[in-house]
Amino acid sequence: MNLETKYWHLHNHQLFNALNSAELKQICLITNFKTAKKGEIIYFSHDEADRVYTIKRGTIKIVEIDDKGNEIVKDILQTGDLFGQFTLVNQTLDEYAVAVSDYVTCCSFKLTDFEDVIERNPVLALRYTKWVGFRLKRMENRYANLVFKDVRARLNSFLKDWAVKEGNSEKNEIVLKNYLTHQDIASLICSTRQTVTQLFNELKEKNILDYSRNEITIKNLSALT
Amino acid sequence: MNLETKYWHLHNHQLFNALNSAELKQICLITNFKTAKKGEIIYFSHDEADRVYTIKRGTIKIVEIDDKGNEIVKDILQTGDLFGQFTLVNQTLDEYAVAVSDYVTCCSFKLTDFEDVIERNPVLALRYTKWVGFRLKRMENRYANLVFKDVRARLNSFLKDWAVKEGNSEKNEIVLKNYLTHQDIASLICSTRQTVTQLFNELKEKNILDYSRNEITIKNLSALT
DNA sequence: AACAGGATGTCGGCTGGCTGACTAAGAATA
DNA sequence: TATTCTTAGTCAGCCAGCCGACATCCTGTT
Repeated sequence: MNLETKYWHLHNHQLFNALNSAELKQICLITNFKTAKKGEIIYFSHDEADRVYTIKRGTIKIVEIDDKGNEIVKDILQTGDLFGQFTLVNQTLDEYAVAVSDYVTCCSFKLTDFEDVIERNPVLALRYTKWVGFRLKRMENRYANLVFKDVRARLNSFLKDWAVKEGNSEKNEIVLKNYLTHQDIASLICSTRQTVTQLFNELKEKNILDYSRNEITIKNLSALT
Repeated sequence: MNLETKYWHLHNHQLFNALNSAELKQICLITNFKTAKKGEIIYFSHDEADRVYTIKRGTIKIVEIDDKGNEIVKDILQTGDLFGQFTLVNQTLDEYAVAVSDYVTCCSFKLTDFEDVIERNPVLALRYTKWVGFRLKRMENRYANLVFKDVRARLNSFLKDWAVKEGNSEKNEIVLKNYLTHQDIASLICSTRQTVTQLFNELKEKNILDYSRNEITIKNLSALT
């Protein structure tokens, strides 16, 4: 892969498009690529505690494991998102990243290299800080959701967010390409597979949505209060 | 209040001690002071969506309110901590800050001024980013706690953290000056007053701790696994 | 000392949603 | 086309911990 290919990808990145050509090149030089097929593990916090990843193409899920080996899906991330040690803090939870779309391409920087680049580019620094701040806000929201809402409400708001983020409108319906199992969704909204299945069927009966293994069609978005 | 007094405070701050005298002075000029007694509200996200606060002295709690008016204590913060719009992101949750120690002194910056300072000080920028990253990690931890652990375990780990952070060892015991009600604690660990009271009494019976209205004495820290 | 308002203590009833267990239906491998 | 694996569907049983209700205890105030 030549430099131009990398260049293009970062050039259009929400964070890195602040940089001029020379600066972009500097980043490119420290970039490291990786690809994965669906289901493959891209990253293990345990092994690679010193890298920041950015997603060039595809969708991944971040899974966290606690001491007793329980797992939760912590996040679903897509093109442009960062993961790994992006907080620049050296304490690492036990987590890993799995490709959930067919093909995923990521590139990564060493933490120290990345910090150098940030330190030399105040505009990037500020943007980056805001970006981390945004992730914090998102996490705070999820926390508040978990505290204030019951499972039904959490599923509804999850579906709503998903629809807004990447739904393709067809007629009055919103179609979502579904790469998540009920198990995944359950884990994201912090519930169980059975409960999610049950609620999905309830929504189907109420004619609010339809779903198959690989597509979810939302017929009545506003009913998902 | 003269400049020297402000200067000293920031000079010893975990974040701002990176700056040289001239830079510190710049920050001081944009600083704005505020004091509050126990129970007084220091900050309302609704009114002051454009300021970052730092705690000069004392302890505060951050309370979040959802659409239905439910409240949770989101955080307890102390000297040196930041609150308000510290994520630099303009979306604001409904939250407010209340003094819980007898006297609290805070100072604040306008968001835009603060951003200017950051942009001109790459070292500060990087530190600040890490600091926000650290807050994110902390939030992620709380989330994981809520998902993986039951109320008892959450209370135990809350007490343990508290003890480690600000316990005064006396003999084999750790004494905590308690400025929180059972209600506050319940809200922090995401439970109810009654349950917290019950668990506290359980711990007392097991001789793991003792408590009164304004002091908690932990007799057996290792039992709070 | 009396009072008020908040913080604790205690208890029984109730329920959201988890658990386990088993079946059915798609997808993938061969 | 048979076999195997993963995902989805369904249901009865169960329980942590929430909820309401009320009693009691502190602490600061008058």
